[in-house]
Amino acid sequence: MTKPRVRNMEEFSSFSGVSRPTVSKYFNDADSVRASTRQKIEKALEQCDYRPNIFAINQNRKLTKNFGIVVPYLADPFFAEIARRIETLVIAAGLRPILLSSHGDPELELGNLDALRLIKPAGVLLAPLGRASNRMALEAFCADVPTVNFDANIEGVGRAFVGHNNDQATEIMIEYLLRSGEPPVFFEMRTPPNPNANKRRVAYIDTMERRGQNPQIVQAEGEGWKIEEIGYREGRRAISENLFSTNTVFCSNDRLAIGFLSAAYELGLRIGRNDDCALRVAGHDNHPFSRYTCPTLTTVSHDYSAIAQRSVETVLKLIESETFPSQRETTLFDGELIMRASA
Amino acid sequence: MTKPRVRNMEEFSSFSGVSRPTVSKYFNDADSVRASTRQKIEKALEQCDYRPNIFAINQNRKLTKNFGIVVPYLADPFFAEIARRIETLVIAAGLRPILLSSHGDPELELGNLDALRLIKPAGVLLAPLGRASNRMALEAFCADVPTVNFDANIEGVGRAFVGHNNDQATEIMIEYLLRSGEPPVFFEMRTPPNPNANKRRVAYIDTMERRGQNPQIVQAEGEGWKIEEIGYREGRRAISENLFSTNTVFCSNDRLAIGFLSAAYELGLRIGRNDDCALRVAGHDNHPFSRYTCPTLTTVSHDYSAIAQRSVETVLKLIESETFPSQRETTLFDGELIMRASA
DNA sequence: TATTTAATTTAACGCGCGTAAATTAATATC
DNA sequence: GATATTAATTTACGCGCGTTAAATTAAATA
Repeated sequence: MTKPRVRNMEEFSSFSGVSRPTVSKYFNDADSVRASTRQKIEKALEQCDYRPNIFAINQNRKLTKNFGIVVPYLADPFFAEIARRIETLVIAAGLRPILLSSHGDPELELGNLDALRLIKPAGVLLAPLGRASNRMALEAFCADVPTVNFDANIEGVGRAFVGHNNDQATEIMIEYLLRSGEPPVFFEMRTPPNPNANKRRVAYIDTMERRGQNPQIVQAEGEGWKIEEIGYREGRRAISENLFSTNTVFCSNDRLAIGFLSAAYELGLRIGRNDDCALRVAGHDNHPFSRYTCPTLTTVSHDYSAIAQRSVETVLKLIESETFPSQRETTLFDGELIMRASA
Repeated sequence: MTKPRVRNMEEFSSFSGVSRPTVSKYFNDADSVRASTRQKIEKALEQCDYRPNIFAINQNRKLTKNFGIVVPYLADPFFAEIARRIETLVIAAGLRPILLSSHGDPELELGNLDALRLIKPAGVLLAPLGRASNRMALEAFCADVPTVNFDANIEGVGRAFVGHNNDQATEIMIEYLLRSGEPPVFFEMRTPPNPNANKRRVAYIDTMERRGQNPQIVQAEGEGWKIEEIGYREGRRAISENLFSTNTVFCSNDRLAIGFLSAAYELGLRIGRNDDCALRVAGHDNHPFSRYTCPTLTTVSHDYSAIAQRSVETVLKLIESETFPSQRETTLFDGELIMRASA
C-alpha cells in the first residue's frame, strides 16, 4: 500500500529502469521520448510519487516556467477577476503563475518586481499602479524580463500594451446618455491613481465638444485606492452643494459610482431613467458588483476575456521569439454598453 | 556608473574580500557575523548588485523561507482583505508569502497544495473551500507541512484553527434585532459552500429557542460562489412568494445580503428600521462593500486583524517549535455589531 | 539481412549554494 | 603579555538536476 519513497531522479531512474538523462528529458517534454519508454516512466510514476525538485530544475535554467502577474490592488474585485482569468490561461500554457498585488503601494510594487527577478520568470504581465509608480524602475525591470503592460498604460513600460479602449468606451456611453436624456456631467477624482482616468476625462471632453455640448466636470478630492469612500463622501458633498448642472452623472469608474449611489440613496434621491427620478448615474468598468447596486448600474464594460487572452498571448509570443520587438505595440479592446437601471 | 556584474557568491566573495562561507552566513543571518565584516559586505553590496540565487539556496534547505497562503476565492473582497493583512504580517516576519486562490474549485485547491509542496514552504495558512474540499488530501498535506487552518474550520485539517466566533456573533445580532423590532427570519443557502454557514444556522436556531422565539429559516437554492446572484434571485423569489413571516431578515452572510438588498430595491421595498420601511435586513461578515449598499448594511464584523495576527503567530510558533502539537487548538475571535441603516 | 536513423545509456561535468572540519586570525579575559 | 574564546578562512563535499559527448542499442528502412 505505502508507496516507496523516491528521493531523486537517480533513484527514480533505477526504479523505473530508464536512464536518468532520459527521465530528465521526459520531464522537460514527455513527447520527446519514445512512446514505449514514456509508458515505462508513467507506469513507474503511478507506483511511486516522485516529482522533480523544482529548485534543482530551475537552478541551471536561465528561464524558468514561472510567470509573474502583478496587479496594483487585489482587493479590488476588478483586478481579482482579471487576474483569475489570466491565471487560468497561464496554467493552460503550462506555466506556473505567481500572483502579486502591490496593495496600492509603490514601494511594494518595486518589491514585487524584485521578488519576481529572483525567480527568473519566463514572462510577466504587469498592471502598474500608475501615477505613483516608479517609472524608471519599471522600465529597468521590463528591459530584463519579457514583460507586457496591461490595464494601465505607462509609456515605455513593457514591450507591448494591452488594455481597454477608453476613448471608444467613453464615447458610446456619452452618445447613449445624450440621446436618452440630459447631457452628462463627468464625475471623477481630481488626482486619480490610475492613468485610465485621465484618458477618460480627455475622451469625455473631446466627445462632448464634438457633439456640440458643453463639458462639465465635478472633481472629487481624496487620494489613494479607497475609491468607494471618495465617491460617497465627495458625491454627497457635490449633490448637497448642487454642483451638477444636469440630471445626468457619468462617473469615471464604477467604484466611484458605487460610492456615489450610496450617497444619493442616503440623501433620498431616486436614481434611474424614469420620470420620477432625480438623477441618472452611469459608471465605467462593469465592476463585478455593479449589477448589485441600487439601482443596478448602467456602465460600459471592459472586454475582460479578450484583454486577458491577448495579454497572455502577447507575452507568450514574446517569450517564444526571444527577440525585442522593434516597437511597443498597443492593443485596445472596445467596451460594450451595459444597460441597467441607473441610467 | 555601471556596476560590475557579480554572478555568484564566489565572485562576490573575492569582490568583497570576505570568504564565501562567511558571506553565506551573512545572508542567512546578517547578525551572525562580526560587525566589521558585516560592514565590509554591505559596502560591497552597494557597489555591485549581487543577490544570492534563490533556487540554489533552497535546494539544500529542507525548509525554505516560502510561506503559503491559500484562500478559497480571491475574487471575494473578504478574502482579498484578510489575505492582504496576512501577507503584510508574513513579510514582516521575514518570510516570502505566496498567495494562492482556489477559485472555488476543489481540484484547484489540491493543485495549489501540490504546488506548495514543491516549494517546501516553512508554513502554510489554509482557508479551505469547505464542503467541496477533499478532506483526506488536505489532511495528508497538513501532516507534511506545518499548516494552520483559518476561516473555515474543517476538523482534522491543520494543526490549529483560528477563526470567527459564529455563535457569539450570531447571538449578538439576534439579540439586537429582537430588542429593536420583530424577530429575525434566517435567510441562507440550502447548500452553502462554506462551513461557517452551518455554524450560523445552528447558532440562529439555538439562540432563538433560548429566547423563547420560533426560529424560521428561508433557504436559497443554488450552488457555488456566485453568492450575490443567489441572494438576488432567491431573495426576489422569497419576497414575491411572501416567505418571510416577520419584517426582519437576517442573512447568513453579507454577500447574500447584498444580493437580497438589490432584489428588495428592485421590488420597491424600503429597507431600514424606520416606520415607513417594509423590511429590516442584517448581514454577517462586515464585507468591504457592506458600507456602500443601499441602505448601508447592518452587520456583524469579523475581527479581521486579530484573526490575521493570531493565524500568523500560530504558524510561526509551529514552525519554531518544530513539534507536532498534541492537540488541535481552536481560537475564535468575537464579532462586533456594526450598526448601519438596514436594520 | 544489412543499413540507416533515431533513441537510449554511460560517464562526467557544472550550476550556486549549504555546510562541516580543520586551521588561522582576531578579540576578550585574566 | 599569555591564555582562552570567538570569529573568519581554507578546503572539500554534497544537493538534485541540466546537459553534453561518445558508445551502445533499438527501431525503421531498404
